[in-house]
Amino acid sequence: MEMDIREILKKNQLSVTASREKILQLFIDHNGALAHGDIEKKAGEKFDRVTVYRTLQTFVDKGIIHSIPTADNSVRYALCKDNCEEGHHHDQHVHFVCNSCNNTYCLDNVVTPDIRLPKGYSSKHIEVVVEGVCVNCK
Amino acid sequence: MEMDIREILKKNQLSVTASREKILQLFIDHNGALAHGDIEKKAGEKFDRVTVYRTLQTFVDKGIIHSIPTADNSVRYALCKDNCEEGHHHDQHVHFVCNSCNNTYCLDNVVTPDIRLPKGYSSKHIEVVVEGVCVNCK
DNA sequence: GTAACTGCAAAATATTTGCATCCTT
DNA sequence: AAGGATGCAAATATTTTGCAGTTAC
Repeated sequence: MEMDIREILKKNQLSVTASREKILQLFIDHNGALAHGDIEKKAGEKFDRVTVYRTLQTFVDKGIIHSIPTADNSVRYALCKDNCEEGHHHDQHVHFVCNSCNNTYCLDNVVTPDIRLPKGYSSKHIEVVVEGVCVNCK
Repeated sequence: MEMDIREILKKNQLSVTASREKILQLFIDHNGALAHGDIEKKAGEKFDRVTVYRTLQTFVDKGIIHSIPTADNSVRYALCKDNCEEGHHHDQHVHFVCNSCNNTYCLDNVVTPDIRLPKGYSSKHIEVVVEGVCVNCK
């Protein structure tokens, strides 16, 4: 899998560094979304907090990960699968937050529905976050 | 309108104070969502920052306002119209963020769609945020 | 070798808590 | 009068910035 990670970084014109490899690995290993704090912990106290901030920002800029809106104001990030596979940004899937295990998942197979807006409004992007109980907690 | 504001506060078993009246008035006057910082500014430097935090928290607890999830990690709040009118919490409307004027609106007439989830997932609440250009900016 | 990345320190910003005082009921 | 709300100070937490040293290419 290490090959893939380097590939992803190179494809996005990023130099391959230890922190980027490890943080990206965390996202690939973890089937769900990660908050900044999760990464600091999971990485085993290895990275400077600033490096994590900057790496996440870089990944978002390049479209490797995307941020997920949450009502409680915690920012979480998840892999952009489409991007990783095809190199351009699509993010038309539903996000799911489990009230039991508190994980956030990207439901890549659930496409965001069309929304009929009032006259005069035009839509560029639709974000859907479903809250409930996930398959592992039911 | 002042009567209404006092009514809302009393209905929620909150004592009527100057800051609560003014902050609630801001929400009623402003047809959109407000962030903590907006309130500090709009109120004309009148309230202690801590009071604003506590007032917002109180209003959320009572269901007078609700927080709106945003991807950029800014917390915004808007009136819960259903609550104000009927005293119980419904929040099944779509939120709209304008990329031009940067306002956030509650589209009270646009109901959140049903989402077909994968087997094993159950839904308790659905949040939809549409991003685009609003009727005032088109 | 050069440009880019990291880590430390520190600044700037945001949020929470304790407590004495003041206001609402 | 009593309980709750406010405002100030200060403690925490979060995020950003500058810069010198290090690493990738």
